[in-house]
Amino acid sequence: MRAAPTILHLDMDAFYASVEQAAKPSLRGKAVIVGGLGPRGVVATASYEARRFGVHSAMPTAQARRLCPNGAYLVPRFTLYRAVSDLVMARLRAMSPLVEPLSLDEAFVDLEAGGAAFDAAGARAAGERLREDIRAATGLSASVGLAGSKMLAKVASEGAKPDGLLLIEPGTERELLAPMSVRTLPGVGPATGEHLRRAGITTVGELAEAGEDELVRMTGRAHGVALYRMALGLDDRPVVAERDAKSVSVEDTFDVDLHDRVRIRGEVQRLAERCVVRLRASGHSGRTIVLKVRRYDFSTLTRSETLRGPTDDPAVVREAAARLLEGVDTTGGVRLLGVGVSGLADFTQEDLFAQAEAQAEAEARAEAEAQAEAEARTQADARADAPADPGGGPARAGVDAQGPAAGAPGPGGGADAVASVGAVTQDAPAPERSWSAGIDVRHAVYGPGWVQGSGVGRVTVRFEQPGSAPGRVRTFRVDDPELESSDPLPLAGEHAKEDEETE
DNA sequence: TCTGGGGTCCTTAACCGT
DNA sequence: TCTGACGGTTAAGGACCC
Repeated sequence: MRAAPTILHLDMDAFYASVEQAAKPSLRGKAVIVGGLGPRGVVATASYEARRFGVHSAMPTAQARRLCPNGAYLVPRFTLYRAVSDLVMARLRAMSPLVEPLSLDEAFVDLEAGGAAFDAAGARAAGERLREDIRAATGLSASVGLAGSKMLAKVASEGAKPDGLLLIEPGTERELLAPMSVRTLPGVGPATGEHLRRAGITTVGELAEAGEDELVRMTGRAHGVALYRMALGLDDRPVVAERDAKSVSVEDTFDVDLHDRVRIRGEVQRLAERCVVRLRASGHSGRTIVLKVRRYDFSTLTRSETLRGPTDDPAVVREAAARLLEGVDTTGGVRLLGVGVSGLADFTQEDLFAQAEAQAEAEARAEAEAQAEAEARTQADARADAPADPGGGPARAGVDAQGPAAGAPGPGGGADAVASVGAVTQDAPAPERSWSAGIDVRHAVYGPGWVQGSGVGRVTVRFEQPGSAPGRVRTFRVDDPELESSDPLPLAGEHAKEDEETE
C-alpha cells in the first residue's frame, strides 16, 4: 500500500462558466450562471462570483434568479466546451497514455505509467507544469489533486479548488480522511448520507469504525464493501483509458406537462429518431430499447424491451418505443419523456440479419398506429428537419448528418409551446428564430457578439469577442435580417492556434 | 415557476434451463 | 418424476456522478 502519489486528478474550475467568461470579456469577475433557462431549468455551473450568492449546480434556475438577480444567465454551448476540453485532454495525453476522462472537465492521469513522475516531488512538478500549460493554452484555471489512488486524488483536487494543487502524502490518508464528512467519499450521495446519519455515522472515521459487516448490512453488498475500503483509504482501481459506452439516450423535459396522448406519441417518435442519430454517430447498434416517462408528480418509470438482435434502424426503435408507451398510463400529465438504447454492439455482419428480422416483426405489429403517429407529427413541426430516411435502406451511410452543429439555437428548450409571452403575434410567421441568452451571433455591420437577452420582439447583443475589451450593447428587432447566429470563436490562448487547424 | 440531461452501476424479482 | 440449487437473462427501479 505504499503507493507513490502519482495518480493525478484534474478538475477545471467552474468549467462552463469559466469558458463563458473567457469568451465574453464583459463577464469577467461577474456572477455567471450556465444552465437551462426555461421555467424548469436547473443550474449546470455557477461561477465563483455567483456561488457567493448561494447559487450552486443542480439548483433550479428560478431559485438562482431569486438569489442572484443580477447574474448573467446563459444557455450551455457544448460544442465550445468540447473544443476547449479537447485542448486540455491533449495536454494530459502528452504526459501519459493512461488518461481517463470522467467528463468534459475532469480526468484521471496515471503519471507513473507515462514516466512523467515516480515520486511526490516529481508528481508535484508535473502537476504545476500542467496547470501552467492549461492556463497558457486556454486562459482557464484548473485544480490538481495528487495521491496514490483515484479516490484520494479526487479528494485532493476537491481540497485544492479553486486554482490550486494538493498532494496527499502516502501514510497520511487515514488521519486526513477521518474527520471529513461521509459525503466527501464518491458514491455517498443524499440517500446514503441520510441513511448513515440515522445510524449515527457522519464522518469517514466513524465509517471505518462501523466495520465492513455493518456497512454491508446497511447499504448492500457492493456498496458496503466499497465504502469500508474507501474509509480506510484503500482503492486499487486502475486508471483505464478507453471505456466504451454502454448506452445512448435522449430525453426532454417540457415547459408544461403534456396531456394529449397524440402529442405524447409524437414526442416519443421524435426522441427515438434523435436517439438513433446519436447511436449511429457513436458507431453502435443496440439491442434493448428503453422508454422513460416522468409524470406530473415527478415519479419516474421506465419500460424496456430487448430485441432479438442489435439494431440501428430508426423505424425499429421508433416502433419499439411506441409499443412501450402503450403500456404506460399518462393521465395526469407527463413532464419528461426519454428514449434510450442499451446493450450496445459494434456493427457486425450479423446485425444486418438480426435487423431485418426485428424489422419484419415490428412492421407486422405497428401499421395502424404508424398512421396516427404520422398525423400527430405534422403538428409537432418544430425544426425537426430530419432527413427522415424514407427508403428504409440499410442506411449505414458513413457520415450521416450531424445537424448544423455549433451555434445553432438547437432544440434546447422545447422551442414549441412557448407562445406564452404576452400577446403580440404579428402577422409574420411567429418567432422562428430563438435568440437564447449566451449564443454567438454576427451582425453585418457591428461584427461578432453574443445575445445578452431577448423578449418582446427585441434582442440585445453585446459586441465583443474572446480577445477584445469589454464591448458595447445594442438592441435589434428579433427579425433583423442583418443579424445571424454564428459559431463560437476560439478562446484566446497562447498555444491555441496549432490545435485549431484541425477544426 | 421546485427539481436538466447524459450517463454508470447496483439491487431485486421473475423466469428459464440445467 | 419431483424438488431444489444455481446461473444467466430480462425488466424495473434507485442512487449517484458531472
